[in-house]
Amino acid sequence: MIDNTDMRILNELSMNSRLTMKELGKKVHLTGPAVSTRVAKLEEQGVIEGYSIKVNQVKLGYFVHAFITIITESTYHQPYLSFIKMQKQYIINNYKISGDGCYLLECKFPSNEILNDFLNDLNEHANYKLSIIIDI
Amino acid sequence: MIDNTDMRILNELSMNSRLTMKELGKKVHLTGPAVSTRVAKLEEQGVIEGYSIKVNQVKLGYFVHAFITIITESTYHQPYLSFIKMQKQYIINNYKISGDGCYLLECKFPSNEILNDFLNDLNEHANYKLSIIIDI
DNA sequence: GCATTTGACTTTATTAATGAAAGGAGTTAA
DNA sequence: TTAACTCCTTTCATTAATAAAGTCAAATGC
Repeated sequence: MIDNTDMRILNELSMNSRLTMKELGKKVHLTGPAVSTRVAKLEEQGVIEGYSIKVNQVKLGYFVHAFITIITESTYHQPYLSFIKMQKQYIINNYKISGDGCYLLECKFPSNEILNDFLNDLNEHANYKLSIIIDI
Repeated sequence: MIDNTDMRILNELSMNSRLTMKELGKKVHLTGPAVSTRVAKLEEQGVIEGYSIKVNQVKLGYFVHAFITIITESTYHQPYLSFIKMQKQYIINNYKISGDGCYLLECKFPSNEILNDFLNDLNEHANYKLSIIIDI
């Protein structure tokens, strides 16, 4: 179903999703229309879920990038889930996990002060373990 | 420097980075050329770091998505770093962290068997704690 | 206070890409 | 052998991108 050419298309689009079909075609040795129908198929199949940009969060004023392992005291997760719904601006991802904790929360903050405020509020709904990202 | 219109542009492109400049312009109430120069500036400033796609890893045969907290025994991280360089196909991100562990490794695997093999090999270079993602 | 500069935009015109349609080559199956 | 199918290329009409020129308003300087 998905052949090598498709994999190369996915690779190229991962690196630059704004390539024209002509440029993309050149990279995988196909014409524009040929690669265009392949991309359309990958979209229909749901292999390509969407097109996005990588934003430099530091340049937007988010200097702290953190992962927070969430340990809810009770089996009732709703208060925590409601809380993070209200804190959307700081949340990148909230993964439900098995292992150490219930959730793994990826977030960004403008400063340690705001992170601190966030943690204080979070602590009313769950316990946590904090990991701050130093480098990628 | 970055005004409200720029934020809206970033938002729109985050949701769909393949919008034409004309379409994008319509969404933020500008003409194509106007929005095009704004996007070019955001690129020059490094706010937009790149254009990418969201790939459905399950449809590519990667059924297991995991975060692995890495605890290296020694201060000498090189063996671990060399190891993951060889395992690129499974690695999504390797974050250097402060907190619980030295690194937080985000990865994907076709099956638990392959994850198991990976962990066995990993164990020669570092200790770990495994968190498997159940849901986003 | 007025002229000038600057920056951000629109309009226009040229160039380039997209997308639809037709046609060809290779493969499979009756 | 022929028919049907898939995947591709070529061609062409439509649409978008891009460069250049012009407009306007706000800021700057004399």
